[in-house]
Amino acid sequence: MTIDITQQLNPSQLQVVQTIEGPVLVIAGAGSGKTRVIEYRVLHMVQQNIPPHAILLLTFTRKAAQQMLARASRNDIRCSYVEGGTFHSFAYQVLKKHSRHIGFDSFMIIDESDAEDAIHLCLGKLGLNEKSKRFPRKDTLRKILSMSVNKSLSLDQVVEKEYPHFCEYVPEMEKIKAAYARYKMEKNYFDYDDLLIYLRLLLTRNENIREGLSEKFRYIMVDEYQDTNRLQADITFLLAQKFRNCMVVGDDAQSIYGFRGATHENIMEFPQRFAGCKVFKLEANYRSSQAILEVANAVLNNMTSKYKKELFSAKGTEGEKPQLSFFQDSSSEAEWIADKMLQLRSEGLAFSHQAVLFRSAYLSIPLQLELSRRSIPFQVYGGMKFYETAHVKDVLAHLKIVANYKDELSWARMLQLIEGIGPKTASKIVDKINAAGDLNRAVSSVLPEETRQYKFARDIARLVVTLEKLSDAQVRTADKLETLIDYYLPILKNKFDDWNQRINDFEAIKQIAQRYDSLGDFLADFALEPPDRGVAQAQASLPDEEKPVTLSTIHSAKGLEWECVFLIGLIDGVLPVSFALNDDSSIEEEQRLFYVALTRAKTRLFLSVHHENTGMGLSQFNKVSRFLDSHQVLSKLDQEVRLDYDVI
DNA sequence: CCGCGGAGTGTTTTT
DNA sequence: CACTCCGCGG
Repeated sequence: MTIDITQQLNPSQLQVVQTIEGPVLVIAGAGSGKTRVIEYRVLHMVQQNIPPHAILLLTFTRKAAQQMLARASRNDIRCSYVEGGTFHSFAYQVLKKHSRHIGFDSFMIIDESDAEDAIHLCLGKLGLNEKSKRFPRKDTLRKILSMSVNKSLSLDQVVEKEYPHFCEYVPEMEKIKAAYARYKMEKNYFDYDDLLIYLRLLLTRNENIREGLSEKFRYIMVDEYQDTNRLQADITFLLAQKFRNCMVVGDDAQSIYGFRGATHENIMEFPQRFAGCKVFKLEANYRSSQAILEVANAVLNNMTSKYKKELFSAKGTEGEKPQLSFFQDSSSEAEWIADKMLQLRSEGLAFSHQAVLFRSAYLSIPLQLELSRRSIPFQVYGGMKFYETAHVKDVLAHLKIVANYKDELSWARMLQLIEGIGPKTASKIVDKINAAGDLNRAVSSVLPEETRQYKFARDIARLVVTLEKLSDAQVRTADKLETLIDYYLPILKNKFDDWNQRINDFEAIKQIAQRYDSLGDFLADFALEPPDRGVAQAQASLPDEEKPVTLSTIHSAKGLEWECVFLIGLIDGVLPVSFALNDDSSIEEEQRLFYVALTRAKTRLFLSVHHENTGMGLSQFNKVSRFLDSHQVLSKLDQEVRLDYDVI
């Protein structure tokens, strides 16, 4: 079955889809059908008999890749064999096969909090623990090290720019950096940054492997290119160098990951890196009504962005003017939104077509309370990932040991769950474990022998039995979890007052585990592909009318769209966030974030401000976001002052 | 050496 | 306001 793509696309979209050979840069404004273009380009390529496994689609989240490929597959099943994922997951796949060429027989991915633990450990070894009070904490240290990698800057430069108050500690940080690097190398730990670093290293050093991968992936596409960093651009270049069939898509006005080292210079420099590159611009907006686009354009005009552009609505609908409302506090804001949601639904707009967006996750809490109170189903994106909550990490630590008994961070974490074992005792036991030689000996002999004389020997015995069950290769991961959770339950109840809530997450983990045969892949994916709290899977099969409303950080809303969007907390210090206020480029990024939020809406858009901050003792009074403080923008909005707000 | 209670601190966004 | 760090009692 072939479908006529010329019927589905406008002329510029069609050009992009049909330009398969050679380097291509697509500047795709918000809502310009970028996803559609990628989807049809994949389809077109496959129908030109390019083997699907020769196509590599790199995206920002795996969800994005899956969605595009799933949609392309509806027209041609071969599209589902296209390789797709994030740079990090791609790096994992490649390194899993080839890491020995850069000196690692195997490796294990550690997440941010593991990395912080490791840094903490190095701090101890270096004797920097008793340093003065003003020494940066482990999470700050990790951020500094990571930023220097992702922005390709020296520690000196990062600290000077982002943490000037820590300038005097740069020499110590250099030592920590070296110690941390050595530690990771010793233990075969790769942090997120290492995945990219080592992939680039592999591609640079080993010509055969680079050639092999270039042969394999003759066609490369990168989505959200404005949010890639230097390393990712290098990787793209190395992979595509040979055949030069590389298309990148992005929008500099939507670059919102600068804090992670992303640089829109990648977009600007792409034509220089790939000489002869064709540049296409998609400016017709198929998503939003004209009234919404006018607000977005007004914001765009306030920016000093490099590619000037003006979105125009291809839908041709004028639509309702977006509304700006003021509330006394966040709970009256939440009440009003809940009312509005119910009203919209009674008018025929399903919950699943409505979303609330916010700058920071905590802003959604009053809303979550209100929605629960009214039994409005909702789903939360962004904020604390459930895989980085303490109880989930506790459980996973056990599995990580089974996958790799040398994982001493996990050993330490696991042992310290037992009452009476603190950092010292744990580290003593871990030393013995390290010498054991294999998992079986470590668990069945070393562990009981080393702890025989302590009063927690009984607890250790229980742990040993559990670990022995877990290491049975015949048992499926999902069943192992069953055993493990039985073991962990008493610890959970002891450790957390809210264990009742937390216990739900274990169901989610079990569900996710069902999808994996290999424990290693399960753990890697857990680190790399933030699974949503499990509900998403269950809801996928429901009809639209029964799906919940979405609450999302603006960052997590990237690439998504809804009929109706509520954007809350338009307060100076919230959006733009307070930390950004003294730096022009950060303010710009906040403004782009605002722009991204606005352009998620198709037909209805509600902006809101609450004036009073509850909590923190005395109430504080908020100022309206500076992004709204311009006639250009305000004139495009309908303003409504709520009666429950006392003007002072 | 562990664990608990109190004080103090920095506080966002995500792979 | 949540988490980390510090000092003290067991």
